[in-house]
Order: sequence, then structure tokens, then C-alpha cells
Amino acid sequence: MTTVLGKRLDSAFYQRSDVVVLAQELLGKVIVTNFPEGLVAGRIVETEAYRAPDDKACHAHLNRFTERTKVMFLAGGHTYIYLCYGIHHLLNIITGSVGEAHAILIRGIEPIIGTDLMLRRRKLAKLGPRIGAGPGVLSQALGVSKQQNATNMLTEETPIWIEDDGFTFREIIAGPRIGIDYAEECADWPWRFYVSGNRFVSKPR
DNA sequence: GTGCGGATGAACT
DNA sequence: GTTCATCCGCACT
Repeated sequence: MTTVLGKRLDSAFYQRSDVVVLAQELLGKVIVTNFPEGLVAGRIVETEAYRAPDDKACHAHLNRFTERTKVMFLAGGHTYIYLCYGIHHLLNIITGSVGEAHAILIRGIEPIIGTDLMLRRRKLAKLGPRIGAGPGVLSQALGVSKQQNATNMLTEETPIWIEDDGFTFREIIAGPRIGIDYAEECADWPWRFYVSGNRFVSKPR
């Protein structure tokens, strides 16, 4: 099983049921993609937790089961990637056991490996926040799209996986999630987590 | 079959 | 601060 900096996160990590804790623990982990054009890796600096069935912002609120949400009910360790605003592919990590439709949205990454390829994919000349700050741009930098939806990152060779290299950030900040005003009282839940002072954290509108 | 709006980003003013 | 690109999922007929 290919790794580049540490060991891959395993089922024991992904399949715990507290998605809000896991969203915090994902900060500092390294997300890797390996496509024919090259391998790239970035450290996760911003996440959001989405929990079924009680969270109104979660696509699987009340365990709603549709063609789109069915992958959320798979075992922790699968990807959930969907198209938002008809343009942006948003990358989520499914957590919990089979039937628990929890997801963690990756919202910010700090490039570590393959920065040049990420810059090319983003059509940028030099390194800056626009390479990885925001859920849409980070998917573009990593080269992921809906085609990688439902990837099981626990199997042998996958185009996308997450590693733990032992690194942890010191100061984590919690705040309300972005872009979910419709979610009523759930809109205020402080389930967005980010690294204090890191420039690859997205900016609220 | 149709209509609405969204877990956004970029380019404007 | 505002506008717009762009399209699928979902609810409803």
C-alpha cells in the first residue's frame, strides 16, 4: 500500500461515530492524490462536520437516502464528492460505521508535495492561499472530481487517501459552518474547525 | 417533465 | 459589496 510521509488512516480511525471529534482530528493529517500526471499532497487545515440524522445542514438529514446520499451510508473511509453550484466538486470524508451517514468536508489544505502540479491545475503563477483555501479550489488542486465519488480509501491502491505523519497543530479554532444559513438552529453549531493563523484557511463571505 | 436553489469562487465595482 | 458562471439533485406535477 503506497504511502509517502507516514501511515494511512485505517478503519479504526474512520469508523468511530463522533464525527465532530473526527473533524478536529483530521486537522494536520495529510491528504494525497496520485493520478497519472503526478502525486500531490497537502496538510488539512480546515474541516467541517456534517452529522446524520439530526443535523439539518447534512445532506442525509433524517437519514434521507437518495441516489446522491447513498454513499454517505457506506462505512467510514469512503469519499463523498458532489457537485455544488454546478461548478465545484466538494470533497467529503465519510465516517462512522455502515449506516451512519456522517461526513467531513475538507475546506482547506496547505500544499506539501507536488506544489508545481497543483499550481498548474489551478492556473496560478505563484504559491498563495488560492491554491488550497476553499473546498472548490482544493479539489481542483488535488485533481479530484465526482469521478472519485465513493472511493474506498481503505483498499489497496486508490487515487486518493489520507496519511498520519505524526504532525499536530497547536491551536484549533471552532466556529459556525459556512454557507448553510438555511439550516436554522443548526447553522450556529460550531462544527467548522481550522488552524489559527494558517493562510490556507478559507475566508467566510 | 419542470422548476428551484445550493456545504462556491472569481471578477467585477 | 455585488454579480455571475453553470448544472445536478431533489421535490413536486
